[in-house]
Amino acid sequence: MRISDKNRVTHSTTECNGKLGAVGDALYVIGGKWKLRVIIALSEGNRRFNDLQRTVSGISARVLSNELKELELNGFVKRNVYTEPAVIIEYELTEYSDTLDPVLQSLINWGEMHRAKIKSDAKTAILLTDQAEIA
Amino acid sequence: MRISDKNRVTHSTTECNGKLGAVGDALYVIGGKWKLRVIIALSEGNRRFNDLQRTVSGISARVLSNELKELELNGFVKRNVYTEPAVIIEYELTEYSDTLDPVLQSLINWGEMHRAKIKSDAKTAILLTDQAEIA
DNA sequence: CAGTATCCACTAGGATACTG
DNA sequence: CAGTATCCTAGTGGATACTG
Repeated sequence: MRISDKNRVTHSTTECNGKLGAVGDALYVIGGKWKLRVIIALSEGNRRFNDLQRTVSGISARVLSNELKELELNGFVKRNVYTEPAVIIEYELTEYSDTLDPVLQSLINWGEMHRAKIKSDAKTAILLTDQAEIA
Repeated sequence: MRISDKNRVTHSTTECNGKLGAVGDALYVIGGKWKLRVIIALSEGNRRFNDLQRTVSGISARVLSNELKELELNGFVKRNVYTEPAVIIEYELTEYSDTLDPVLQSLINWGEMHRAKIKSDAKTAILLTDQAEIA
């Protein structure tokens, strides 16, 4: 079953004709905890399995394996097996994955901005704790 | 616990100083199945609880309730209670949520593009089935 | 209308161990 | 190195019913 006729029923107004359907389609393939992180790791030059696992910290081998397969299925990643000097397996991003650049970039920008904002926010418990330590 | 010192340990190279950390921070607050959809629904003018539930098709009252609370906690949504003509509860996006616009827009654009690509892809089983019907 | 309460099913994903 | 196999738990979130 593909995504196509999934959003065609029961919606009253603004649903199908637009944004909600589009983000639904997007999240369907790049949503979840790891997909974008793996893509970023690949874009930073990590191509071997264990490299990736080290770079995307916290991901288990099982999960990384699954993610790579899904990313391959969806056309973002290509798996290459070289045998020439020795057997080497490398993953690389496809050109199609480049279409995600605006998404990635805006997400990265926003994440940095948000982190900065959180840190400079004076209202959380952190400052209270600090003052308690001072006292 | 806030996001701050979550990404400070065990990473070797490109992790902390950049993109992976940033998307991590971003996904931490806007990741998941519903957050962005609820924000979009709100941006389209749906402000009452049941409106939202109807617009974001598939979401249950319980989940919508939780999502709204989290969005409020993270500063994206404000909950207003009016009592003047009658008791009316409305949700509205904050200005901070506007900072998500680039993310939303790129995601929407990509989703539309991706859907179009999937539909025009000749290689899936769909066309085979169609041909079987023709034969 | 705007939720809350309960119960329950599913599954993403962590831990650990193992293999070619 | 590049995974696979198993097992198992925590959390997401659907269904349904109920409340002020």
